[in-house]
Amino acid sequence: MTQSPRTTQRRPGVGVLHAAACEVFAERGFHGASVRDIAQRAGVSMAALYHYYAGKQELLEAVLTEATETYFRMCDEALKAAGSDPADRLAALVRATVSYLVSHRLQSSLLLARKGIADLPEPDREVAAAGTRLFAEVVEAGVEQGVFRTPFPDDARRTVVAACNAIVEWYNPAGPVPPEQIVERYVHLALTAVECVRRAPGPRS
Amino acid sequence: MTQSPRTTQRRPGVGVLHAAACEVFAERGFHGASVRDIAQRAGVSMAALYHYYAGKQELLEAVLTEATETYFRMCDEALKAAGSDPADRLAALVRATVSYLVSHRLQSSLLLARKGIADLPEPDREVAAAGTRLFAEVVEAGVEQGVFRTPFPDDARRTVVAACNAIVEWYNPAGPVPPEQIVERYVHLALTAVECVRRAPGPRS
Amino acid sequence: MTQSPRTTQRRPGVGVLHAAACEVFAERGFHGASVRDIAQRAGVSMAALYHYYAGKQELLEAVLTEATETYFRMCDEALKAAGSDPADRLAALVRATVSYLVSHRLQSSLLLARKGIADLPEPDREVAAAGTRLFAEVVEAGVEQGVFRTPFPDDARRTVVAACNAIVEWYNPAGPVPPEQIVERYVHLALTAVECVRRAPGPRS
Amino acid sequence: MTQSPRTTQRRPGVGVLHAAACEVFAERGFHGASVRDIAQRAGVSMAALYHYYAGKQELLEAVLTEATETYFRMCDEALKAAGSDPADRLAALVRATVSYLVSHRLQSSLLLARKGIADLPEPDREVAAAGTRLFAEVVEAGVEQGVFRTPFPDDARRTVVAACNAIVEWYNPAGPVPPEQIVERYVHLALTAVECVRRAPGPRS
DNA sequence: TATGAATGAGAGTTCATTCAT
DNA sequence: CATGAATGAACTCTCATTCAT
Repeated sequence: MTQSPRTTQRRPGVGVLHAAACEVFAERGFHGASVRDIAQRAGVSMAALYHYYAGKQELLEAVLTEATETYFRMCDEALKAAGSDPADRLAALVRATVSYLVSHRLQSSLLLARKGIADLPEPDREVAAAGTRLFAEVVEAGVEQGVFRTPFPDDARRTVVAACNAIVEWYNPAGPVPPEQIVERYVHLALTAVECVRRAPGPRS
Repeated sequence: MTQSPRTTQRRPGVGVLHAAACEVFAERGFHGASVRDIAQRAGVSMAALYHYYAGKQELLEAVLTEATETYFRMCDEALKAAGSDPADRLAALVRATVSYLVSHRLQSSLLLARKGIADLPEPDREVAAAGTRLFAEVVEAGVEQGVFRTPFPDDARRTVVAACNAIVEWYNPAGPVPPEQIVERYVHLALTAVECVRRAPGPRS
Repeated sequence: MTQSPRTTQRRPGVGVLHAAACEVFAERGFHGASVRDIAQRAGVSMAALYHYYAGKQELLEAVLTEATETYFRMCDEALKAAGSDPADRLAALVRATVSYLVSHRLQSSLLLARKGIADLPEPDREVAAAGTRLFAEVVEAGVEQGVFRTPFPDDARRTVVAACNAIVEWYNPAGPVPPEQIVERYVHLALTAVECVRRAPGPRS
Repeated sequence: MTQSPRTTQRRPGVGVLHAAACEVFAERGFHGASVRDIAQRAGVSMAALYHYYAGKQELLEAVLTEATETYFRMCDEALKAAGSDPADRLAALVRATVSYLVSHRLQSSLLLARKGIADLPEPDREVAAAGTRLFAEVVEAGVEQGVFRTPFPDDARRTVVAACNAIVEWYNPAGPVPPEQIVERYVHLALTAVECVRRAPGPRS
């Protein structure tokens, strides 16, 4: 559904499998998901699955990698579009994160459940670290420039990230609040959390 | 390790099993944990395990129930000790939550990973709802009394809870920051998030 | 059927499994034999098999180890009973070998097919070397004492061993020649092969 | 590598496949060898393999047939070149057999492991019988003419054949003994085994 | 021709669970 | 009470094979 076009081209079945794996892993977790389930959901035989992926683990890694890349691409683009003002940059990151969460809910669950779901050896830590750094740099810049006044930059950053991530647990696309509004709310909350001096702009004001 | 004394009385094996289950479930997740692992870790035979618990599911439920009860007891006591001021009450809840997290790390992981880990049908929702309500009542009271100025009480509440919960992912008891300091930081962050008018008392300032 | 009594005591099922494994491995080879077949032949479930043996490989190793031990025990006893005369000693080894072959036909096939049947790592080479040494010492002693006149002691030894081993390919217990006669025939052939100076005693003369 | 030219003509892939099958079957046995392995080793796709051979079984049969034909051709030629003297004829057979073994080691392993490797129903027995008859006729002729004095012609013949066949298990082309010397040694051993009256001509003495 | 995709059957192994002792 | 033995179902994964292109 959302895998990068590169991986889909010329390999019919791989797209379906990727999407199915995403769903089933998100629903039942790595150990709870059976390869049978995934193949069935994709509408192919198990042997076909093994034609494309070396195993369950690789399937998970593929899904995770794709999700990670997409998320970081969104963050990078958002940061590029933002200016140099820390508040703007933090807002950009929050917007990217929340947008990703509401538009890629399965991948988000997966990404956030990564820890402990399987043994994703090295790259996992790097990725988590990269995600941390993205926010950390912005927050630190804001603190240095005196525009973020929080006495606890690290914990404020963790709060912002945790708040965004938690959205995946309650967000309902059929719910009353449209995504854009959620985005702006969390921008507000983020700027509040870091104690931004220019009062967090009320949503869309 | 931390099971309620009631369940330990008269049943020598049950305490060990409870603790072992807690560890293994936390380490590997419900589906990733095998009953063999748990029995082995507890140092008893699998048949002995089945003597005390009807099955894997029940073992999980026991651990979760105990964890839930302990947590809510701590919250209740904290609220009882707090006065009627919403800021105090919110601070009390945050203190209880953070205290629980740092002192019951395995149970916390379990509690927070509940979702999707297994099919805990009814009581789970009630419990989550109860946790939500605990914070929600306090936040709503604060907003009604004008002491919390956040324009988004629900999301502010979610932010506070998410921030506390996230502690379990990074907290290291061997780390430099003592638990009491963490508690006070998160009290500050919580009051900031709800935009408490009486500025959040800076820690020890 | 022929596993050492030690391994059978107190572990019902292990004996049946050992025998079944022996049969099936001998009939179909390691890769051709399925664990299902072995369990079925033993009349137990596959899970029961895995209760006693860690896997297919271990099952094979158990059978092979037992067979090896039995064979070497027979050789040792035969050598002990024989005097110091090289011809007697060679005859003793041949008797032991042929006796083993006709009385443990399945194990013999297994032992002789060892090579390449699976990846029996270290001990296999030692065992083969031990078997070689057993015969080699006797033949070399005979040559040194001038009682074996073969100009090619190594190849003569190989001939003797190969001739004995080949019995397993044609021996039919229901056939006309009784085992004792076969034994004496191969003693004769062995002494002939090493060119024993005291003409090989005609069978039982 | 050594397939008959007939099968190679016009079919570029078949030679490579034949050789690859030979190698892989020899290395891992019939059941242990996978069609994938063979195709890969041959550097062709599996579908290409199935274009030339109906299946795994047929692949094995082709390899075995070719090996058998080559061996029997060598035996026939050797016998034709030999005179009518049983000792000469036996020597010729041994020379042919040993020559084949050292120059076609993979095929030899395959041929000698035939038994139990797969279900080669009819032709297999005929072939084994033919091999037996080849030696048996020569030995019987020698016994009838009084030039072979062994009291056990059948077992002596089996000894000779077994001794030759065993060479494949220890022969190392990089070893110190050149093939021609091995050949002569085994001629000596064979004539010794059948108790040839004209003493086996010591090698080059 | 020659290939990648696809498959059903079966491989070895582990699972949660039960039961006779 | 507690254990070792045993099981059926399910697991991940590989197999030999076919077929549309």
